[in-house]
Amino acid sequence: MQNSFTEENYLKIIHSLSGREGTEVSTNALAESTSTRAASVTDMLRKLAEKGLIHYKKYQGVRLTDSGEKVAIQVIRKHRLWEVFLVEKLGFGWDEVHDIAEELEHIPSEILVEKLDRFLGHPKFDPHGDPIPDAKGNLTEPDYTILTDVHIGEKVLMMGVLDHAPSFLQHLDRSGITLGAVIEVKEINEYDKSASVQINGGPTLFISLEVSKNLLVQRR
Amino acid sequence: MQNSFTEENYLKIIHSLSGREGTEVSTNALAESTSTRAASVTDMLRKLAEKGLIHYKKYQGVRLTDSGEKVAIQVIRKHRLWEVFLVEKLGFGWDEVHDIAEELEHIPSEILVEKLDRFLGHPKFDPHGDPIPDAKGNLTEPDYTILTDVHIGEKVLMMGVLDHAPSFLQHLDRSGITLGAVIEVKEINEYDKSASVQINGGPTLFISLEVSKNLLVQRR
DNA sequence: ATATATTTTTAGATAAGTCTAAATTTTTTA
DNA sequence: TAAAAAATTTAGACTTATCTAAAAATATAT
Ligand SMILES: [Mn+2]
Ligand SMILES: [Mn+2]
Ligand SMILES: [Mn+2]
Ligand SMILES: [Mn+2]
Repeated sequence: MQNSFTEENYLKIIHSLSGREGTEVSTNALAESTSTRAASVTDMLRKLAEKGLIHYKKYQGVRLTDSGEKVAIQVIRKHRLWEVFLVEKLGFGWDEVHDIAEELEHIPSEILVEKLDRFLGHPKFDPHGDPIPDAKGNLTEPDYTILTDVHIGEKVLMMGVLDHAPSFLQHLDRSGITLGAVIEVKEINEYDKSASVQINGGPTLFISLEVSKNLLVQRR
Repeated sequence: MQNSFTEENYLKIIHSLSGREGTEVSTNALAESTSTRAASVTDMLRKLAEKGLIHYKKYQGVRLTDSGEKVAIQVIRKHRLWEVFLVEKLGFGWDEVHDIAEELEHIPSEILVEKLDRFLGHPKFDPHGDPIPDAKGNLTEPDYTILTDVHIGEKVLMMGVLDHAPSFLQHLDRSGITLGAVIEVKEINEYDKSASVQINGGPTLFISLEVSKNLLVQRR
């Protein structure tokens, strides 16, 4: 039996909310993320448990089963590959592709994904710096640092974002902060944790804590 | 308001069944084509009429309105562009792409279609020789000849197929009959209308009436 | 022209995914 | 540890797209 769009979206969200350690996800958290009501989530959880995709005990929160994890990762793989296609081949901006990929990720067909992957040259990361699971379902999250943890004087590489909202990505575009940019922290203001950073050895700019909190970087 | 997958499929099928002259389509014909029951079709027709997408009077069959025609043609445009993508860029065979395109055609986003069209170089025909409507919704059906109407001695160009079934397309592959091939009719058997044809000035082969009936060609 | 056959529509159900309101369970606080 | 608050589940309802069975309309045949 096939999984519906809705079921796939739930699995993907459970995967994302339960994080690296696979901790329990609450009904309310899912209601929030899926923009539905808690009662609707409960109904869906019963169904997913029925299908063996999640571990679910009433009032105890949920975790993915191995089978559910597999489905979630395949959906994530498709989402990220399509995003690469949209940006690299069709010329979309990284701020424009999320919603379209949200639909494309549900197109069934193993062969399609594999051919797309080959066509794109087996990319390892999507346009937002997120890792793309391989065909076997191996997904290794690189351990990046959040910019707020970087000290004055350090030079780091911009590797990804935590917030994927178009408005945030457009803000980064306007600031010249793109994937691969070299960021040197020049100054951190004690009062509001805003910072002065130099981008690619060029212009220096102020960024708020809100921005720093959402930038993933790598020390070199 | 958006149209659902189901609504789009109905509109596309009505377009196809009502042909060039836009003749009325019967409930039963739609039930057949959509693999549903007549009662379900009636329900959907009421809804489509409600939305102003079809002209519908009880017991009288249906036609697309201008608005419905526009939607149908956009879906057809997307279907055929995605088929070009799958064959030209991903390396699928022409016999493998229909079902996948049947899903991709419902992905919403004007911009996506236009960028895809540009990426593909504004193709005029899909892998089966069917014309691709332009961005404004202009769809001109070229008037091809069916191979059964070609006389002995004539040399024609293979331009398209009427049957899109994978089994038929695979049969053509095995026979070396591809789009653009030159077909010379050498002999027609009176008894069963089977024919001997020479492909690209090379091998001669026998084809049944069943095959001839589904080949669209152009006189030169 | 009337009876018969075919086509189409209506009536009443079902499953998926959602909702609100009420009941229940768990957690927190005093 | 008992009361209050928060989280979760249940009950009952709605919408979409489908179904079967029965009724109504149209077409065909004697
Ligand atoms: Mn999605
Ligand atoms: Mn992404
Ligand atoms: Mn379709
Ligand atoms: Mn086609």
